[in-house]
Amino acid sequence: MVDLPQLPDDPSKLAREPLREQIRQVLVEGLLSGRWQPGERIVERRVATELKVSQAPVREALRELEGLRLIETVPNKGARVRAFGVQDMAEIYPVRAGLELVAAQLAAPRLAADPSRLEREVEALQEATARGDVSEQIRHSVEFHREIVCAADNSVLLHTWESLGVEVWTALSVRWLNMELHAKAADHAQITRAFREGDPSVGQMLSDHVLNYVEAAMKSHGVTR
Amino acid sequence: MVDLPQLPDDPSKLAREPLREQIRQVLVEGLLSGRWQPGERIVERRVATELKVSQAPVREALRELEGLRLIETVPNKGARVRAFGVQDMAEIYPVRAGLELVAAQLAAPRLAADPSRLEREVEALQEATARGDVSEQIRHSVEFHREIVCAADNSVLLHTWESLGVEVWTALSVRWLNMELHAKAADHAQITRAFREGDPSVGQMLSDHVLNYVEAAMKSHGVTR
DNA sequence: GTAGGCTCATCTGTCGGCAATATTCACACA
DNA sequence: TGTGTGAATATTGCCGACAGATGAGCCTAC
Repeated sequence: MVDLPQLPDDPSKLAREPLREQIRQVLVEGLLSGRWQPGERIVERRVATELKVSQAPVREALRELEGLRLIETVPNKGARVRAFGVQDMAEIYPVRAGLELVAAQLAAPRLAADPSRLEREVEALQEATARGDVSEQIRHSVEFHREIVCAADNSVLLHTWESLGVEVWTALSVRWLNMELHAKAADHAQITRAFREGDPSVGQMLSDHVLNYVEAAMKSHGVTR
Repeated sequence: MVDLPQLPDDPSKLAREPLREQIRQVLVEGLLSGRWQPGERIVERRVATELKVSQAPVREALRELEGLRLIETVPNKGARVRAFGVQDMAEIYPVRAGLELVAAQLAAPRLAADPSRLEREVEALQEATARGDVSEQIRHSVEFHREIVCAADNSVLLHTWESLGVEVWTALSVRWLNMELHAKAADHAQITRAFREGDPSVGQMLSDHVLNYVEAAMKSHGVTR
């Protein structure tokens, strides 16, 4: 039994998150934690009962998850957890690489002038790696990339990049495919340096770095096709 | 007063489109036709009453439109038609260019082997241009690009590209910004030739072609910032 | 034994209503 | 005249219920 976070106890939060957001959060955590297995059906009304809410906000939350391709829905048949694997990575990462290549080009001037945010993330990632704190590694690794995309100052680019669900998929790939994030910290430092020095090949460097994630996943999991 | 397409008269269509799809279609057309002006509020219940449906499917349709960035929603305040302009084009097209660059690289072998679908679109575009049929020009112009993305055989790439709402935004840019699609047919023919001949620079060519749309929009509308 | 049809349980898609929230406007007050 | 206050209204967010679609199981005819 999963409960919604009890917000009523916290009247300080003036603008309470909409219910559907909380539900989406619960569902994502459920997927990450293996509460629902791949291929398993997610029944709207059952989730609703479980969370003591109505069907409507659950539906909306499910639609968002569909946008992230975490579930698949068939009209009149409902939603199932997607069975994802290396193949999904192989499809997602080239797209990410292409987007971040664009981002790097757009963001280069801004980041050359002020790479401090990147440096902060690199530092945090190194610390987390030293501590062996995996979830912090994921967080700062993703944040590093997000900083670059944000610095491109293109809301469509950011929106599109976000819609890939990078954080969730990274977590999934670590959990389900035993992907390792090992030596990524070094890459990040090198990329940051390239930005700082205005190296024109930084875009390609970043793109290659992203594609490397796939290689790592493929290698650690075995190429299944 | 706008009506939903009367499907009950057509029992041949076995799997009727979900209501929300029909509503989305009506809303998109309303936006394209100027039924709703930029900045104007879209009130869920008003639309619902008008289409003789309930609030629920309208909400879902609106969320999809939000994904296409055609409207903006603020929690507890509702949806407004986005006021879009050249600035939006300037943000969308670099992203599109980046995605299609990836698509071209992935699709190159397949399209070199069989460029017939591209050729068909080029032909249709030329015909439409000759006839001066603008909406057909838009359709085939967009289809040409979609064919390339499809040929990349990467569902995430296709999904991401689709989420940019290329067709709608192209139509909008023609309608609201008086963007011209003039000599695009020639570009398309050249790109097709490059694919057929396995020209390795086809990706860059396609990317430049897409970015050219922005140039055209900027020029025809005047740079507003 | 099996193909086709019927019944029934389950679940989605949709509905109309209610409570919570935002906005507007009138009005009192400084 | 400018400003805070509160009622009135408009609209979203959510709820509980129902109609129609889907799939499983059983039953019958061959």
